[in-house]
This record gives sequence, C-alpha cells and structure tokens, in this order.
Amino acid sequence: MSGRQTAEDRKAQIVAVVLQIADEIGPDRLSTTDVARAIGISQPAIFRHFPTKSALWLAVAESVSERLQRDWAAAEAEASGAHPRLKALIMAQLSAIAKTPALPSLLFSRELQVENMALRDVFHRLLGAFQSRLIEAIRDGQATGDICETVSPEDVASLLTSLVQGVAIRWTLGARSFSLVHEGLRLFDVQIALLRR
Amino acid sequence: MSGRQTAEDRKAQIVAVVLQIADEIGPDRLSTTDVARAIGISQPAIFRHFPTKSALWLAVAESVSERLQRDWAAAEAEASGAHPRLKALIMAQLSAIAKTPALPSLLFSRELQVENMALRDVFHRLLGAFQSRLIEAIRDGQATGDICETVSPEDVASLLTSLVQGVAIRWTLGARSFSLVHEGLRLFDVQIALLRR
DNA sequence: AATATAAGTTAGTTTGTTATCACTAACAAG
DNA sequence: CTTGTTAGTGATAACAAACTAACTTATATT
Repeated sequence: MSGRQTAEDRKAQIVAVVLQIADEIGPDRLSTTDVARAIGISQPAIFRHFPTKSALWLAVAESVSERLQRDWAAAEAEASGAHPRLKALIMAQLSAIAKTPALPSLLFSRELQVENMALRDVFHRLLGAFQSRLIEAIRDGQATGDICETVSPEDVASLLTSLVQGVAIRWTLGARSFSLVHEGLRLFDVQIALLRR
Repeated sequence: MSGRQTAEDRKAQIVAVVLQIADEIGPDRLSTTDVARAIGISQPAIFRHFPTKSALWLAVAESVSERLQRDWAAAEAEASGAHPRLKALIMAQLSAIAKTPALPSLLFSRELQVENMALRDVFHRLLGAFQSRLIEAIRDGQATGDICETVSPEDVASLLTSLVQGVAIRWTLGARSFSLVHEGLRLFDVQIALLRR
C-alpha cells in the first residue's frame, strides 16, 4: 500500500496498529502475522524493526505511557483551581481510554505482565503517576475548602481512580453502548458533590 | 496420582484447576496441556469431559456464577438492616475475588471479550445481578435514612461496584501486597460515611 | 552512474496448540 | 467371571506461533 518507509515511521505505525488490533482481538492473542497483515507488509518485516515480540510490546507500553503523561500535563495546564484540575485529569483519562480502548485490557492483562516484567513496571509507574497527580490536586482542594478534610487525599484518589476503572469496565462489558466520557464525568460530579461536604 | 475418577469429580477438578492456572499464567495463555499436566492426566483426557475448550470455559463461568450467587445470598441472609446488608454484599464480593484471584483478569480475557459470546453473557448477567442486589439494599437504606437521598440508588451502586473493581485492580497489579478484603472494606466505610451525612 | 545501506520478501525451522482416533484398563452388574 | 460402560492413553493430524536465513530492491550519497 504505502510502499517503503523509514524505520522510524514504520515503527510508529506498527505500534499504532498493535494498539488497534489489541482492542479488536485482545492483547494476548495478537500475533505478529495479524499486525503485518493489517499494515500490508510481510510478517518477518516486523522483526526487522523489533528484535522480539516482547520488545514490540515494550515499545507499545512506552508510547502509551508518554502519550498519557502528555495528556495529563496538558489537562492540568489548561485548568486552574483544584476542582477544575481534578475534573480535567479524570476527563483526560476517560478520553484516553475512549480513544485507545485496548488500554484497560492492556493495563490489566496479566498475561503480558506475567511474561514481560518490564511492561509491568511501565504500567505500574504510570498508574502511580496518575494517582500522585490526583492526590496533589485533592490536597489543594482541601486547602481551599473545595473538598472536605475528613477523608485522606489518598483515599479520595483511590475512589476516583476506581470510578474511572469501574465505568471503563462497564463500558467494555456493555459493548460500549454509552459514552464513556459522559457517564464517567457524570459520576465524577456525583462523587465530588458527596466530597464537598 | 489420584487414579481413575468419576466424570463428575474430574470435571469439577478440571474447572478448579483452570481457575487456578488462569490466575498464574493468565486466562488466554492457558492451554489444555497446562491443565492436564497440573492434574496429572493426559492432555486428550480433557476432551473426554469437555467437547471443546470453549465448552470448558463456559463450565468454568457457570461454576463461578453459581458460587458467587450463593455467596451473595448467604451474605444477605446473615445480615439484617440496609447498611449491614450492603457491607456484607461488598465483603462477599471482595472475599470471592481474594479466593478466586483469576476473576478480575477473566473479565478482560480475550476468551470472554471476543471469542466466547456465551461466556460474555454469563458474566454480564452476573454483574447485573450484583448491581441489582446493591440497588435494592441502597433503596432500603435511603428509606430508613441510613443513606442520603440526594444520589440515585443506581449511581451509588455504580460507585460501590467501581470501588470493588478498583481496589481489586490495585491488588492484582500491586502483586497482592495488601489484604484485599481489609482495604476494600476500609474504603467502603469511607464511601458510606460520605453517603451518610 | 556506482555503491552502500537499510527496508522488505520468500521460504523455511521449531515449537506449541486444539482436537481426533484407535486402543487399554478399571469398575459395576448380572 | 464375563461383559458393557467409560475414564484414560499414546500417537498424530492440522494448524498457528515466533523467529531465522538468504535473497531482493528502494533510496540516499558520493
């Protein structure tokens, strides 16, 4: 189709296609043949760009990680005040999942993490980073009186990440028949109202 | 090891071993050879008891489904009052996950998500049944004044199931370094306190 | 225009997976 | 003690997986 490409472009394309197919057929049963066919190159061509399949997964994980962290930073930069910042973070996460629906299964998928320790580390650090951003924003919210101080910031962060993961699970199991971002933000508002006092 | 067994016993054993290995190596990486080896029978023997691997997965799902529903019923039977009933339900679910840790990953397995529609149905109905029990208890709680009425019972149920799923995810990703039931119930108390006000 | 480099291909090898088939052996009942 | 039933086996078909080797061709540089 697209003819011969530079290694950099091809690598990026392969990573993107992996994420797309991972959503369609599941991260674990995704074969290099599937990826190659979707792109329109031969299967061994994959191995010209990534030494092993594990290396390919690691590249996917790092790509996801970078994109998410950019999204979070952008969300926080655009919002001012604790509550808007918190909401922007949650929305960024919901949007990211909606745009890359393979994410929950990837984040969760034990098979990848059982086989690929490095991958597990990348995602673990990623979740931790999100939690930290939340905690920071929550602490600010408590300082300004936006959020009641009877609950620890860590617990509030746990409740909020759970909210995102929970709605994402219902979204995937329910054949994605509702708007993830919409429903997620609605529940966020409900939860925040409770936290307000 | 155990010699020749009745079909019924062997089936139950296979189902149990599938759940155990699914936890160790992931539901989608699990092969019939793995199962057979863990039991100590030949690989083709699996197919004497289940016509296909899909049928085996379905049996696993139904076994899980029955056990969970029994657990929920028992939990509700032993508790009186809306709040204790709610807490008992959450605890039953947390205990079930702790006892069958493959459960969360099963929700995201490709077997369930893509391959096996029947499986998906079983789990979808199962989650719905849990949600219904929660909603019922929440409604009672609101009637008796235990839970504030500014939030819809459906939303509260969503927040609570999310809580369970969220803490389960952190538990599995974090190498199960804390007590799932303990931490889950702690967060439940936090959330209920917010709902009480 | 010649040439080096790197992207890509065709044709394998090896290993693992589900499933089938013909057969064996344990067990219960007559 | 025979006999029908059924759990279990060994061999293997059929196929899909990751990866390799040897060859080909596009592209940039000199």
